[in-house]
Amino acid sequence: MRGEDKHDRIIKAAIKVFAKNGFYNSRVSEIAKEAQVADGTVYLYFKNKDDILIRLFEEEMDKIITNMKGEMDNIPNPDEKLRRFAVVHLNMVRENKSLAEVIQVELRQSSKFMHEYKNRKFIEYLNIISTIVKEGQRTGYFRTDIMPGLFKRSFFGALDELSNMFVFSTKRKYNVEMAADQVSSFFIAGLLPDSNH
Amino acid sequence: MRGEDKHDRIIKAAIKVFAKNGFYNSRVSEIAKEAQVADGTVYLYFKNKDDILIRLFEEEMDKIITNMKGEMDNIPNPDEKLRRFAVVHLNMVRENKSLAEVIQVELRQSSKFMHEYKNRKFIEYLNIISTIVKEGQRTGYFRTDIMPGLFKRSFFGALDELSNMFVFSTKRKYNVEMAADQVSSFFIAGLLPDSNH
Amino acid sequence: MRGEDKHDRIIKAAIKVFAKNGFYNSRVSEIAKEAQVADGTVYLYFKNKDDILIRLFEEEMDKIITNMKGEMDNIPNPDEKLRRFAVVHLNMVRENKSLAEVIQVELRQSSKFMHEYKNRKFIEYLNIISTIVKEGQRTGYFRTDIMPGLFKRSFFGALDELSNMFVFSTKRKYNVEMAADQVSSFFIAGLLPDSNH
Amino acid sequence: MRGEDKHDRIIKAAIKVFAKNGFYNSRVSEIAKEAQVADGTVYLYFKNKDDILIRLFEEEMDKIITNMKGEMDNIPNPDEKLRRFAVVHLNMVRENKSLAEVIQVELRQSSKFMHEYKNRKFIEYLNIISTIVKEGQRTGYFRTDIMPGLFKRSFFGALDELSNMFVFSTKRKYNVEMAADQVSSFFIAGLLPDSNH
DNA sequence: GATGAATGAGTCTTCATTCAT
DNA sequence: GATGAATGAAGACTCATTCAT
Repeated sequence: MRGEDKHDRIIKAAIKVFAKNGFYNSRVSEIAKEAQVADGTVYLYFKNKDDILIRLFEEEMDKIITNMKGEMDNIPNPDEKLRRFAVVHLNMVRENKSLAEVIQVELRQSSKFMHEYKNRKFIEYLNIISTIVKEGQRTGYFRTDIMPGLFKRSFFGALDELSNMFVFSTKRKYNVEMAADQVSSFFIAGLLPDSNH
Repeated sequence: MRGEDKHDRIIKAAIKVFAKNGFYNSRVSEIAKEAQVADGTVYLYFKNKDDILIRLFEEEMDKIITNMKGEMDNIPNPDEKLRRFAVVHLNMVRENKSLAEVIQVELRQSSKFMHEYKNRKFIEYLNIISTIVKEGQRTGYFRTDIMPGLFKRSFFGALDELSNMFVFSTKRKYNVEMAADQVSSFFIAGLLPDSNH
Repeated sequence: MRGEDKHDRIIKAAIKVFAKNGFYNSRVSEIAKEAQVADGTVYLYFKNKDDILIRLFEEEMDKIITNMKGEMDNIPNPDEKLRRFAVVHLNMVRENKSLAEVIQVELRQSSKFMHEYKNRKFIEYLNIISTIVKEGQRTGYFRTDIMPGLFKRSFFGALDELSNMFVFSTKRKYNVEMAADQVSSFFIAGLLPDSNH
Repeated sequence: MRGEDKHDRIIKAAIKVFAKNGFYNSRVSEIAKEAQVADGTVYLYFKNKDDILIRLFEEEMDKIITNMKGEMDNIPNPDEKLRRFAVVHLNMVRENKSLAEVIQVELRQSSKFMHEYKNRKFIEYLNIISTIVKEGQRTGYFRTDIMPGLFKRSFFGALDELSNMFVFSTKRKYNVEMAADQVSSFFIAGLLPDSNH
């Protein structure tokens, strides 16, 4: 830990502290303490408290997007890709609860200064979904009357709300694999051409 | 406006102010000004700033739940109920953008005092969905291998994420009716017994 | 209680409330509640919060002074008068703890606005003591090199500090009669011409 | 002044400000200004406004007690010790009017937080007196029917009330030496075995 | 680069006082 | 006279940020 880059130490500390207290109830001094640096040192690496949240989000989202795109690469069928997306997304949330909590909760809240930042990376992540749908539509695999822009939101929203369950609820009623399977089933059924609806 | 109950004036003002600035960037004095009462008057009706948010949420959710339950009463088919739920939910968001923003954004913050409050009313709202699903399963209308607890989260999550689009995005790419129709189609397809998945 | 004069009800309530919380930690509304009148009613009888304390002091001191002077009237010897003063003072404190606490504690504290008010009545009370001393000196009973102005302060101070013991300490180590006897003995010994010092 | 420890600067400033306005009419910001530090700096050294008063009292009383004990050390006779106690006490008051006023006036207020603090140090100071009396009684110098616990209160009370005169009254009718001499004479006369009473 | 003591702007909340009824 | 809802001025305290070392 000590030898690590101070920038990374602070980001890691911020994830922990923000997840525990929320952005507005977190103190820069607590992050500094958690990162084992002086209060002033935080300001050598970050412009201000907001900047910690923004850069935290951007850097972590980059990793997440890169990882998710890599996962998609080796899967041929678009329906399998969607199933895989769901599994990977929910597992990621389960394995990085603090980060997930910060991204889900804090970033929604800090609407004012977040709007622009949130969108760029967030939409890039969402577009992984719409790209799969468009690909499926192009190859005749999926119905073409489904609007990819609505689909990506709905699909992500469903996963995101399930994430909440995994992040906040203490009881473990559903396992991740099963949840991912059910939710992608709903959506794939809606995408396939011969489903009756 | 003047003749209105001060309690209601303050709640209305808080919705407006919280939606504009977020809870933590809102000043009690600004709420008071917007409600045309003195700062101290706020504290005759609410215990403190947190209490404004809590009571705002509880009271508005009560209205929303009552309204939604009323809407469901006259619809016989469970699939029609789900479609209607989607339409009513998205219309409500569109027509009460500020309230929607406060509920969506501020109430995600995980501060201690919110958790319990959020849950009670929020889960009551979610359970309107699972009740529909269970009813459909009981009457043989819906597949019985779908877990209502997962379904309600997924369905709500999809609607909630679409709401974000309507609340935050300025451009109006999709209309509410169409969005409600598409998203409920996905889920209904997943619920019907003879869909291939 | 109800039929009583509201002025008196408020004074009585103030004694109770000030004794419990201190002047600055007492609320006018609490006094009003204790007196079973509306908040605004207090201001029909008193100019403001300070005025309650001032008038409380003046009126109660008047009673105390009248009572003490009456007690002195029938006692021929100055040394007996001093002994009696001590007994009556300490008994009064014991029987009116709340009032004693307010006069001792709060009136010392509120120096700023109290100074002038305090003095008039307080000095009148002190002068009962110096009058006794002067009388004793005039009749050759007491030494004439004792300064009555110093004596009254010392004698009162000793009684006052003993009062603290009775007001604040819960344990009852000394009884009032004995304490009054000892303290007046000290001072009378000092006053008598043939004490060796 | 500037080079001094900030803690000490704040204590000194608080003595001045509290003496001038009383505790409840003093502003933390005024203390800060007087101490030439920022408002927030006060809170680096003291928990809150109450804490300033408590620590002020404890630290100054420590000095006073140490000083008084030192004064007593070189005096052989108990009656001389009492005389010296009176002189030193009254001189201390005269030379540190502000501190004396704060200790006398503010610490009488019976607020909850004060009680325990007041007692510990205050009783230690009082016990210097009773220790002298007990010593005099043990060596046969003083009468043994005098209760040291009552004596210390009476003696201190007399001095304390005289202090008030010196602190509050502007006119200088009596000088300190004479006052100390008279008041200790009263009490010593009461203590000596062959005084007639 | 690193530190952490110092800063002071900013806000929630209280409560004495008023005044329309 | 009596009420008590409403007022709004005032202040303790916090904490993001700076800067001398």
